[in-house]
Amino acid sequence: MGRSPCCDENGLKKGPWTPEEDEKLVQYIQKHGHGSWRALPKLAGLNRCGKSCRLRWTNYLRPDIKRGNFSQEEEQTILHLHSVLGNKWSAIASHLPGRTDNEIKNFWNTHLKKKLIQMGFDPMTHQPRTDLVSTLPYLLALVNMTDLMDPHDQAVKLQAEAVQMAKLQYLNSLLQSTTTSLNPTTNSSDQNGLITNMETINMLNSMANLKENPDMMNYPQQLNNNNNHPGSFSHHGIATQPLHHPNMLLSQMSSDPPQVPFSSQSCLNSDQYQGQVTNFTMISQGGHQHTTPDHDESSSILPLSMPLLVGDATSSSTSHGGISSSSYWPELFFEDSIMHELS
DNA sequence: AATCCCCGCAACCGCACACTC
DNA sequence: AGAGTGTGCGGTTGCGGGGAT
Repeated sequence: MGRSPCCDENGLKKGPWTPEEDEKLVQYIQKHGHGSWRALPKLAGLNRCGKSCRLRWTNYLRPDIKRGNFSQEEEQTILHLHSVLGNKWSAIASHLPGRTDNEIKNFWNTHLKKKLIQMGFDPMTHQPRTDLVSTLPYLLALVNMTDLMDPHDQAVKLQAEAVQMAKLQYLNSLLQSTTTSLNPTTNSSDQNGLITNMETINMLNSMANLKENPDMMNYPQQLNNNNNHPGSFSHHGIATQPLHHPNMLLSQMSSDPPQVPFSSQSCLNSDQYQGQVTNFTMISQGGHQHTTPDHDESSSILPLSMPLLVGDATSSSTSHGGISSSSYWPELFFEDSIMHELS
């Protein structure tokens, strides 16, 4: 069959619209309605194809278009609808008055998708990514953070726990993926070029330090004690919750400032921070998931999902003793090569 | 001040589907 | 039934602005 594109006809203008063209289009539609889009350009005195006119009208000139930044509520709506509908932009747009599918699509591609990826979520499935590459950025962020923090701060203690778990997780993954021996004299990169054997040794050393500081292992009991989620388990008295729980995801995505207290100065002053450690999904080497009542560091079970501390979306801005909205997101610590891999 | 680079967004493109003749 | 048309949708492109160097 085959059908020539509507804009193939010679002489039809393409590209950005001028104010004069906009004016013509608006005036014509206000007077006559759009009717047949194919016929409209001639009738309106425009040297454009009908398709171009329709797009210009629906995405830009329509009087009920809402312009400007997306609100947090809109952002949450998009996230939720996308998790249900996928890339059905027009369907999503129908739930957001004044927003066009094109606008939502652009917002998704330029903001929300990146946010999800950087948080370790698969933007298509809205589930945590369990591959090593996706979890590494968080590990690096956590390691960088706790190096700067007051070790007596409650939130920092929690963070330290997450870091140690993350280190262990990363080590396990690394040891699984690399075929090189742990020889500190070689200091060679692993197959991904992301870490050296010397770094591995350093990590092991820092974990040994943790065991020499049992104070770091005393955690508050007032944390979320809901252990009903599938896949949850208690670790050292800390109730856990799957990171991909929808409410948690939305909470993490929408809150500004972020719930993770990456501002070291703010954390030093914080005595009210209440957070929760997300779950450590235990995946055996055979790929089977486990709900583990307690974490056994010596077991062959590999923790492959990413631990994170998250706060309450609504109270985080006030309960951190003045945590600023310029708190750091983890990507500040990311290696370029990792970001390239993630994108 | 000039140039480069990145990012966001408007617009384009191709495809699919419904409908008409 | 099949060709042609109109419209909508989702993916992609490329321009322009702004920040970095």
